[in-house]
Amino acid sequence: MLTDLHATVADWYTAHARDLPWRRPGTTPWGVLVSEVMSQQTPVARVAPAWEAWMGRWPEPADLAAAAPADVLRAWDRLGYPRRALRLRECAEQLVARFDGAVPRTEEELLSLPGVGAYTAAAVVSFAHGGRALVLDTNVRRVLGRVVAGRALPPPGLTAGERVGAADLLPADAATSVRWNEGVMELGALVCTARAPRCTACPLVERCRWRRAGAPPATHARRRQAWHGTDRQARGRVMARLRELPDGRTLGTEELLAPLREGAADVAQPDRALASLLADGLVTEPSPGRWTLPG
DNA sequence: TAGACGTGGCG
DNA sequence: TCGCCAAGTCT
Repeated sequence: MLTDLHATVADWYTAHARDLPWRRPGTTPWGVLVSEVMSQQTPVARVAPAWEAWMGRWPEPADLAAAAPADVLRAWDRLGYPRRALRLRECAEQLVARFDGAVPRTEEELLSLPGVGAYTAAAVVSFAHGGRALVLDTNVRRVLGRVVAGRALPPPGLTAGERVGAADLLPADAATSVRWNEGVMELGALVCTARAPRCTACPLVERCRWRRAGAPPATHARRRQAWHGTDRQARGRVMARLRELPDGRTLGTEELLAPLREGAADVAQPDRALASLLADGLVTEPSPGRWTLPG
């Protein structure tokens, strides 16, 4: 029965949930939103200390909205995808301007905020407000894909079939749905992992269709993410240099790009990286040929 | 919708 | 060692 499945996962979560800082009593909806944005494509272990420092410095949306982008980018440090930091700050500005400094409760309103997509909107409704929402992240997709569909790994793109299947499993009661969302996500993060699933520790082994079929390997090839020698790597090196720069100081173009010249995929790559960072608002050129983080 | 977008740790 | 992968979003 579905009720039995929900209870099994909820009980497992109660016994095994990690003590993540944003799960502690007293965490505000803003704190939950910050944790969700930081956790987009970044391992939770690296997010936890950054989140504590961040919330200590900018405890309310209004605090972050008033911060200088340079400070925000330095505080983001090496969480990766620094555009998220800028979007989070813009999000804080909109919370102040449009929602009286509060985090909205509906998915539609949340989706209208920068840096908030389908997953994050659902997660905030569920984990920050206790509402009923379909949380479908990579963990949930993998767990349901294995248990229900018998697939080793979910397809590259979220399919309509997955959405319908997950929606059928979502408890009707709000409080129960929150426990289900938390539980399935945590199960995917700790037990039903992508590489070496710990099936012997899984509360769902008996009813896992993938496991019962002998845990067959993935069929489709995973899309490999290019990295070495890419523009993305070059952008990361530029940002790393600028983060180290003392406040108010600038770097000349050659001084900034020299470390990238050697080993660049092509001669234009360093300049291309810098230009794209400028276009993204991640760097500024306060005077011709001088560079720094956006004030 | 496929591709761009950081960073580091683990198997 | 090195490819895979991590609570996605945006265009």
